[in-house]
Amino acid sequence: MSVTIKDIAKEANVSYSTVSKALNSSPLVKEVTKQKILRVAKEMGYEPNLAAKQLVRKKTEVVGLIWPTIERIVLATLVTNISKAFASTRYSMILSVDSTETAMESFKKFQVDGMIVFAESENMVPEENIPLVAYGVSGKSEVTYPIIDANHEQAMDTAVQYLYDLGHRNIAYVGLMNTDDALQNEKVEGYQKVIQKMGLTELNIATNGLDWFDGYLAVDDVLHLDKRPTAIIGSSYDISSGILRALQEKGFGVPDDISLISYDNIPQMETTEIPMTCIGVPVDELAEEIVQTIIERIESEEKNVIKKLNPSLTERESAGPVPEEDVTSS
Amino acid sequence: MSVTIKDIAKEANVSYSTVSKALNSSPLVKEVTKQKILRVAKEMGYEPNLAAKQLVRKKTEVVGLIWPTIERIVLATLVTNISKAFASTRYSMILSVDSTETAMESFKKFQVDGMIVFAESENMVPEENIPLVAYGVSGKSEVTYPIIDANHEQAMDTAVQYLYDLGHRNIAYVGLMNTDDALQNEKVEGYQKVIQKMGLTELNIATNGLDWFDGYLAVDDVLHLDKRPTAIIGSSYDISSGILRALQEKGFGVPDDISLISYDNIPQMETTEIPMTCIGVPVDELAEEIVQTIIERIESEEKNVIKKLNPSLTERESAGPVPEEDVTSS
DNA sequence: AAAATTAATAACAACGTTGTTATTTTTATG
DNA sequence: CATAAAAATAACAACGTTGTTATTAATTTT
Repeated sequence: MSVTIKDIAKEANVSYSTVSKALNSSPLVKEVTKQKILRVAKEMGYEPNLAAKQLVRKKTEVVGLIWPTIERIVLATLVTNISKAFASTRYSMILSVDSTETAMESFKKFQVDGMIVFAESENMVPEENIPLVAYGVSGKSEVTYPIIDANHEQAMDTAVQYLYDLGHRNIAYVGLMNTDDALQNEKVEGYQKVIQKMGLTELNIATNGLDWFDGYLAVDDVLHLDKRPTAIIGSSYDISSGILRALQEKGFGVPDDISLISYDNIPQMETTEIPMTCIGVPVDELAEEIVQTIIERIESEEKNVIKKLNPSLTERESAGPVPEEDVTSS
Repeated sequence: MSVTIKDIAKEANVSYSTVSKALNSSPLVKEVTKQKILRVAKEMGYEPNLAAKQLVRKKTEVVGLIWPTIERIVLATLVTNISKAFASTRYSMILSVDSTETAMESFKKFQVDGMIVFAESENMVPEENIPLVAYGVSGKSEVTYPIIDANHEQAMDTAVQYLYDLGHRNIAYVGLMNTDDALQNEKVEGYQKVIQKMGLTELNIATNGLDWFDGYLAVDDVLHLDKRPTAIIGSSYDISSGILRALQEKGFGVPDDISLISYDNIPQMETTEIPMTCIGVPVDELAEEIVQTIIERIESEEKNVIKKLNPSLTERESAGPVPEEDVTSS
């Protein structure tokens, strides 16, 4: 029983096609009648019928986000940010937590205008005719859709350089290694590349997983290293939080004794025990770029670019100059 | 350019209304023509147009799930399970991570048939005319929608009884206390009630939060208790995992020295360091109940019941008989 | 002030379904 | 074997929009 443009038309003494034009701000309708129609529409509590609109326009202005792995906090934050980013566009976003395949199928039914996928799900087959962008690793290059990726190598470069400038020479990396997780690999390799380039020594500490506790445990290994590092790069928010806690418990001041930089640039870094200096593409930028890209892809026949976003370093309190004693001893 | 029922009609030499009926298995169409139509439809790759269907039927067969706080793993698991539960119905589910208000508005635009809300968001105003069910605490009773809740008191009762039967007399509870989180409060109060009823001593250990680390830290307090407990009830998956780790690190065997039962009945309990005995409504049951309820609410004019689900105890390895020395010393 | 031009509005056919009513075909009945 | 009854199919009007074409009203132009 909801109010339709025909109801408005009757009330405002115009034809319903005029109402339609007025509601869409067509230049074909006189300003004064438009205003009247708008007023009546508001008074009657008009809500456009999406299904009808969709039926004739063949557009939904909805994009689907597929997020099959509800787990890591970074992704959760990214999802929230993407959702926020859509708010300022004329598109809406819906979310699915099904497998990529199932989700794509149901999004196709809904006739979404586009899809966003977290490319954790390898070798997925994009739905014919529905624009898609992926966020993730741009490894295998022969893709038919845009990929948004972070420049992990540059991130490591920036982080190490930053620590180097603070006087650090023994810089460890704590994270998952020798896995088939392409993202983690890019991080480690980025770290190793920079360290070599700068003539420093690699201090690789492999964790068992990506959780808080894996970082917490890794600190033991860090402290048993021949060269005790003066700085640590933690490979993710969770890992770094664990590292931070363990360091505190073992009586190391951060950053007075040991500096810590975390990968991932999310707001939560502000509220750890000691606000963490971090490196990575800020989530809000990332989110913005993702929604821009899918919208471009929907509205124009955009090419299939791989966009590498530049990370930035956010200075907080967990990283500082190398302590005096270490300067002399090294 | 997708294929419509009219295309099928032409191909199969019938009228399009017959096609419609055939596709909906109407008894009004002869079996053989129905089969032919179905075959042709399949051959042509027919996909029904949801918008058109929705326009005439005024139903979307979609329910929206509002999940404004992407954080706790239990909720994430619940969401996944709800999504799975919908798979075996004719309804689809879409998810929003916006604020309850925003999400409701956009779901209203999509004309979902129903909504599911996690009642973290207090005093929300349900959308007129759209069925809604909430999962959460049934505290204030004057609601106009069904609430699915777990019987927390009975959960504690079962857990304590189970430990009692194993010989435990000193049973501690570790969790958030004195907060305005109604759910947490129900848990503590449940615990305290049972303990009193059974003539045991309350051993309340308050944590600072609900994270892994809060459980980890709480173990210190547990061990400094006058009466060292032989069993602990952890208030959530994260808390209990932290407790488990801390106990191990401090050299306590689980369950040989100390037994542990965790609140929350999710599959992840199976894969902790030591598979955890846990208490709570199994997530899959919970999910099933939630989707049943919303569907009932959509399809019939159901009353606004508050459903309290019965928890069950899943026996694993973290809880066992009280150790010998404690039996004598108590 | 009539004709030509432009501006404003109205009419109406889509869009792809469903559901109701009208028509045709088949089967049963006397 | 006509005729009534039942079964199967076809026709067509919704549903609430948009966009195109037709009509009317208001301006210019001469």
